[in-house]
Amino acid sequence: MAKTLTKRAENYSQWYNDLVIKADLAENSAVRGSMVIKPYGYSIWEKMQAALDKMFKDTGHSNAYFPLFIPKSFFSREASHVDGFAKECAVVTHYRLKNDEHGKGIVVDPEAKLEEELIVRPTSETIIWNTYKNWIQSYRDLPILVNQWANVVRWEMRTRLFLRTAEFLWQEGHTAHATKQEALDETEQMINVYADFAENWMGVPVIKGYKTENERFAGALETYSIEALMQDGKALQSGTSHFLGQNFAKAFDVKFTDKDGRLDYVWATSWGVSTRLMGALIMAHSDDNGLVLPPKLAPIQVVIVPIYKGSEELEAIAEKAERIKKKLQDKGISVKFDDRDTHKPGWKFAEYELKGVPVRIALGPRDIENNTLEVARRDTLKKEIISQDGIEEYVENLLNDIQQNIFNKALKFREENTFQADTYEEFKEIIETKGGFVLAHWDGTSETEQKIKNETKATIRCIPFDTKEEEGKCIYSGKPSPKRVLFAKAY
RNA sequence: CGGGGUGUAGCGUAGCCCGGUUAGCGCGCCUGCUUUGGGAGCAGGAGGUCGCAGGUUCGAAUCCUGCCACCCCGACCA
Repeated sequence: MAKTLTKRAENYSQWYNDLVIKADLAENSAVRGSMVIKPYGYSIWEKMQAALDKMFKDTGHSNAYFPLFIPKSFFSREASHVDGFAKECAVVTHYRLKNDEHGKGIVVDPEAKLEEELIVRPTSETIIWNTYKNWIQSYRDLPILVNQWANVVRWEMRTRLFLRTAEFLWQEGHTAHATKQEALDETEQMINVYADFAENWMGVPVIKGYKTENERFAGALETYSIEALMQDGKALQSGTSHFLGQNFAKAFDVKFTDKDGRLDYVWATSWGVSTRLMGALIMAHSDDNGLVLPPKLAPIQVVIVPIYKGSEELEAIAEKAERIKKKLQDKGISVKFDDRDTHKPGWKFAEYELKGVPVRIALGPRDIENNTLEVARRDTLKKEIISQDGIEEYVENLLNDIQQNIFNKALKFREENTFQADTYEEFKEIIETKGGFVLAHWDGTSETEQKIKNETKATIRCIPFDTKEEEGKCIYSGKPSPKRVLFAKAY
């Protein structure tokens, strides 16, 4: 492990790769850019899944599952959708292997060529809308509010651990509605769910807004996103919710009869978040000692480390530790008592800091004598000696405090790294030297957006929902602009 | 697909230019003793197709040819 862990996000993979989450990049080129998430890392994902899943159910959605393979022909139905994904699809062409006649191992059996190639889903709109066609005839069949937890594959030319892996885990919601307004409301509701999750569970403040035409999802009329700022000053798109209009309904011929007996196409939305959120979590909060996890998503919220010489000392400490563990568990807190004798206390302290465990309790002979405990919090690294009496209330409050503090810290960072630029010179200066979010006027054209991107690498992350109307001039073209938009360099 | 770079033990690397002991070192691993309130110390030990295949040579990790893989930069992108 590198002795010096830097805050630069590019370096994060070097340590979580080895020590925390272990995303083993396979050596074989065929699975290049895939990831192996070790159990500890996966349990963070499971915590995220559980919280999100409940939020989806609370807003009336149900889970379902659709096939991994999509017939190639489905893809050509929606023109802009195929444009968006065609270049990054894995394709299945054969269904059988055989022993090579010349004894050179296993080869693809040329006899077993598929009549129609199958695409490994990069997203499921096409296969789901092909299915919805059979589910929808009347307004009584609507709305359909379905979510799917699945893996998808996008054959990116360049991958980056957690942020852009070739295969990733995600959820994708696909809803069908009788009216445009209802679909728009759903799109907005789900971006709000994502923002709520990011801020209140992950402790990551986000900005909600509209995507520009350039940055919109392939096939969407409107894309809303939540944008988070990482500690290195780059933005990360952390979740998206799309209003698909009637595009997919038309492409897959999904019509329904409304209350007045008229035939119309169904209105659609789709929305998703992925294991990219784990990248966001890591990059937003980690420090030089490793991960910093918000208590609500920490697989282990409290770890108890015994300090002892000899087995009889351990026995007394273990008994006390187990009692404290029980008390904390009764409060619904997840606790690990690490009584391994294969590692020393100092080693364990460092390990749990690396893993981001929010609270550590050290228990040694001194504490047995004085009825005390040493409690250390991960977010500030501060230690305190406190009484064993009332430990459960103390820890419960501490966990809430840490959850809040992590969010506040990230919010403060974002505020200190959000700037306004009124001239292009000023804009370039900020983007090049400081990074962060830059609010600036823009003339609303794709040409200008593209030119700014080419010249500075900064893109319009979103047009925030809540910025105030403000007459101004585009920093690039000087043309009039009604409000500021959010620029940043992004992952 | 273009431009650069790198492949030596589980991980990280030295050696390569200028060919010549048994391929060296750190971390990790194993054994023993001493340690245990912030990643322990000492002693001993195990672990190598030097990316692959050819070639040059008395002799190749080192030179030559071909291939393969990976990394970085660009285009692309959640």
